[in-house]
Amino acid sequence: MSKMSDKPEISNAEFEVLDVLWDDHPATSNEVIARLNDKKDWHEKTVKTLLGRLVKKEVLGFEKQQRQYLYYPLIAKEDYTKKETTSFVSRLFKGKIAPMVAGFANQNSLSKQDVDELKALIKKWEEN
Amino acid sequence: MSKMSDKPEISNAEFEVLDVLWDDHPATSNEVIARLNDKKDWHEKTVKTLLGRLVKKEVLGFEKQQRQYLYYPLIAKEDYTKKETTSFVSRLFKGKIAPMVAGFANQNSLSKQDVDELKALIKKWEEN
DNA sequence: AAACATGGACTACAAATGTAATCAAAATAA
DNA sequence: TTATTTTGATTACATTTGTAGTCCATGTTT
Repeated sequence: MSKMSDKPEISNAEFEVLDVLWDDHPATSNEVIARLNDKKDWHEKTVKTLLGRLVKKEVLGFEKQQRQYLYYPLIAKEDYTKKETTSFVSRLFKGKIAPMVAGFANQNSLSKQDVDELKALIKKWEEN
Repeated sequence: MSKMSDKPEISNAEFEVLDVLWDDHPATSNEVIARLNDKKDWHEKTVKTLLGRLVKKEVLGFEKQQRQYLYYPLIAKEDYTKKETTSFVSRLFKGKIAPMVAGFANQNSLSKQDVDELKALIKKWEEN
């Protein structure tokens, strides 16, 4: 009974690195470091460690470009976010989406556009 | 410049313990252990460690009942979930709620009741 | 060619986390 | 009252995570 690719645990710091690669890939470590520089104040070595860990976890792949590596995600952001969302809603809201939306709207204010987008979603679901 | 109660980091295991106390409190460690037994396969000592860590983090309080402690949450589940939701949506969906709902619905199927609840929410927002 | 710079691999190390075991004081049982 | 049990406090220990530093081979500069 093999464990059917159990979800790789991606830490918070690792996520930041993965996220810039989702934005645009492939990219060398230096490109990743440069793009992270805007948001995070991490040492170059730190980012390289995180890239290495993500490769080991099989979250990133790479191909050699002469001496450098070109990194790219092995999992789609869509897939990742869907699974994370499902487990988040399950843990905190017993799997019910409406209470989570209610809580969010209570904490943050929704723009008219947000509301319109939700209405559009509902409409789509209803017309099967 | 005090740090205005920086969000206590609650680990996954700790969350499970906290969650049974949100369900019903106050409770002795043994009650917590018993109720957790349904879902988790944790050693009694493990649960006690987690209770202790939550107390140290000021997430739980307790009052002595003779020799035992009666534990209770110091933070409301509502508050916790709202903050977690906000940071979750912010990290994974750039703060936009609709894409998260869309992804969730794509992964799970919504019941008519879920949809109705969402519609009710929207209606409430619209009528100011 | 010699010296230097650069990039990934490997090593480091403290704090957090998961998961208990041991200790000591108090309550209970024999 | 003495032995035993129970409960929280303290200690343990491997793994993960955050955050780099060091090594070594290769590429680049004089």
